[in-house]
Amino acid sequence: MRFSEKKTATILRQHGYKFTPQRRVVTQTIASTQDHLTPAAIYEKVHQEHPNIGLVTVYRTLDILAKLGLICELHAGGSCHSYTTSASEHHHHLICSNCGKVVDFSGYDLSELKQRLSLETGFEIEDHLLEFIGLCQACQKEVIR
Amino acid sequence: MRFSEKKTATILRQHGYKFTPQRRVVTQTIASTQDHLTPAAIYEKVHQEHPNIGLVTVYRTLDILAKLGLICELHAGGSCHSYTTSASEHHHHLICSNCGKVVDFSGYDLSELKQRLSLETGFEIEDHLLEFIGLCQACQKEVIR
DNA sequence: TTGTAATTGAAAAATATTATCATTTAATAA
DNA sequence: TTATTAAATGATAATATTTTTCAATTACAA
Repeated sequence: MRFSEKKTATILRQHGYKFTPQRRVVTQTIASTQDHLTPAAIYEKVHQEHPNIGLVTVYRTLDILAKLGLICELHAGGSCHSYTTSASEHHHHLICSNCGKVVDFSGYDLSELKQRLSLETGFEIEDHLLEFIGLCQACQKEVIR
Repeated sequence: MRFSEKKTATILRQHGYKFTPQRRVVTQTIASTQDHLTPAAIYEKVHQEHPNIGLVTVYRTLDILAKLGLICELHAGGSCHSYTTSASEHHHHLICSNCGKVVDFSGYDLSELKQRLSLETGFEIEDHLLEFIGLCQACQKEVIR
């Protein structure tokens, strides 16, 4: 599943949110790059084309998009508070520590581990976080080691 | 491996850092709770017993301890910038979304996935992040659902 | 087209984090 | 044990980040 404006609009409206031009632009901006972006970076990009969109709106939009699963917040590599577009239904991320490029992957099943942990600890597991960090092919050549 | 003051002192000194009373207190504070703590929470606890230890020292100490692997930074459950003691060599975390209790687990091998991802994407993988979030046994009874 | 609740932008407030610097201190070697 | 020295500390200030507030605007359902 690729990024789709119609999907974004539908999901927003389904949850009682309006599909405003600002939200469209923010979503589009995050979807149109391969790396992950911080709120400040998103604001900067957005602001270039749309100087009337404020930083506060970016923050508010990020909160909503993340809550609805339309974007993902990344953590590995020290880059907390950084967002990437949410392409497929359930997936995990592989992040380049040099250029920030994000590659999605899916098809890895953690349910066995989840079950083991439930049994061993008594926890009722709700969610998980799985990310890999490393050097993408392009950066392996560039980076001095 | 449990928390040991001697180990903390040794590792700090091995890396050219001094083992100061402040660092001892911060490390001990993080080790003496089951949950994860934010810098502010750590400062608050530390400050009660040692009013002379400042917030800046707490921040500086957390950076060093994290870098040396003596404490772990947690991310799942919206609690970025939250720390827990680092018990065993390599392990992952299971976090209670209600009370913040952290349970370590190890013995789960991601190397097969790591290899698959390397092959598929060309990435040279450096590290990963794996955390589970859920309700611990005690909180399952308490929390209204 | 209209009514209304949601959204926005701007400014201010609140939080969180980092830099600076004079003073103190841990750890090494004499 | 003492002297030496580089590292660490605490206090303050500076910076960065995020949230609140509120009047004006706007999306969208009726």
